[in-house]
Amino acid sequence: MIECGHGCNHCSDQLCLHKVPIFNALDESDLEKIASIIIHREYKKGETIIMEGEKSESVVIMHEGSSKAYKYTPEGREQILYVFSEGDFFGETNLLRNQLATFSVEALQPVKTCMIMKSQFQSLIQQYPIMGIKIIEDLGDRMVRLENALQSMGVRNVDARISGLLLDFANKYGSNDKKGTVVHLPLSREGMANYLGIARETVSRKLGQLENDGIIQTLNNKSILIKDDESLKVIAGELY
Amino acid sequence: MIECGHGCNHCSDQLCLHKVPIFNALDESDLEKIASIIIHREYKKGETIIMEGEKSESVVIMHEGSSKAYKYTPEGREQILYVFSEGDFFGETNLLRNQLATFSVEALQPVKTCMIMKSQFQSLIQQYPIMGIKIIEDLGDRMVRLENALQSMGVRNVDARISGLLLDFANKYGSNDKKGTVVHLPLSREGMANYLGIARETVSRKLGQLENDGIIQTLNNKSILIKDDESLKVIAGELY
DNA sequence: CGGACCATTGATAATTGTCAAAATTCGTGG
DNA sequence: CCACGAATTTTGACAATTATCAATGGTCCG
Repeated sequence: MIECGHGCNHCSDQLCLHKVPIFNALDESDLEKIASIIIHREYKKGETIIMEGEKSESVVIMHEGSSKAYKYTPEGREQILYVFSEGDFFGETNLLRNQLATFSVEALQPVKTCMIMKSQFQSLIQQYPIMGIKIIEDLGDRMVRLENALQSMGVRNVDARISGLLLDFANKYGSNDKKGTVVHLPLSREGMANYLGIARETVSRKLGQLENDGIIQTLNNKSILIKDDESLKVIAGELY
Repeated sequence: MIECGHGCNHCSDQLCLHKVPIFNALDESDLEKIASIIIHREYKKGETIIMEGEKSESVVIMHEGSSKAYKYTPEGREQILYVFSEGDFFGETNLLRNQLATFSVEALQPVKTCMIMKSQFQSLIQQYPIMGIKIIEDLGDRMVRLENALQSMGVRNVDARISGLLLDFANKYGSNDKKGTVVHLPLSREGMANYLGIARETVSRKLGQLENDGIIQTLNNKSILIKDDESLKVIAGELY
């Protein structure tokens, strides 16, 4: 068991809570209370954590691993909305009304989650109004990201979007190296395509182009090396 | 002055508050307190209500008229994120941190707004935790709409997106008629194009096509008649 | 009535999607 | 550790769609 550094007897719970920014405002004794109402779950790669249309009665916190949130069209086309990783959470929308999940979430790797029932989450907020504000903050951040994503889809060309995605992944899943940044991609080519709203063949071609231009190098299907960060930012429209 | 039906002396304020669902949970005496901290503003068509990048220190409630929220790329391409109308509000994201506005808002018609300073909004939430939950609900709804919009951009073809937009507008701004639904468009062709992330010429062409097919009829630049609701829904992918 | 603004139409070019086939990678079990 | 089969990715050829540019036509308002 991993040492949590608090000498408590709820280490695994505490670890989970400490990873989530919305609980930062609370002190240890409050956290211990919350820890006791947490339910732990594990999922294998490819397993479904929640399913669009199902009743969603809990808030789920990512404790380990990463997952994708997506929707299907009736014709079977998948649109990925988010890639969640450690510390992210979902299910907090529609906290009062027990509505149906608006997207599905699937484990991209082995995943551990912590769950809190919505009913209990609500009383937490009544008890600690500051947590309500924290959640509003967090939702606000998510909205801003979503708004940016929408703008991206609307006005940026495909090259810019792919480059931007690589840079995002580099921030979240990259490690520096003397040759550049090694990025472990959480999504397959098809996943990236479904995230960007383009065909998977187009992803292949565009990545191939970036490789020809010496900007990136594919190490294997799951990782690439960013050799020329600057150029990538220029293509992404983040630098001039 | 319009009669508000409460025999109070803050009618115009009360009207404003009564239009906003998040205040539904409060009783009259609470509402009166809130009414006293509201600031009223009016804008002409084309005026900017908030500007992306400016400090955003208040929550703005639409009281009359409609407005568009949009972002510009450095190259000057506009992406419209929302069309706000009566009862909608914005600026509630980033309630704690006084961050910069992430989008601009411009009046599409003469607009009246009610503003509450963020600092005061925060203490409202501390005082009425239920309001925090209401806002979380509202943000959740907005997120769902945004997620749907993102999916739309990603996987639906242009015909489906235009048809879907017309149906949305019909819901919000349409009135039934024996010949069909007359829709008063809040956006120009260019506006619709910037909302859907396509060229304005494409909007013209697609609307022309719908007219040729007898599904709609353009009455003038600002209003259309939906003659065949069913077909429109089929094209939008909402019906089979 | 005139002028500014907005919308439509046409021709063409650029981009991306689609389908099919080949190549590569990955995981498993021997 | 290697080899095999399945899954994924890449590549090529072609078709479809939409953007762009330019010119024309229409509408609204003073």
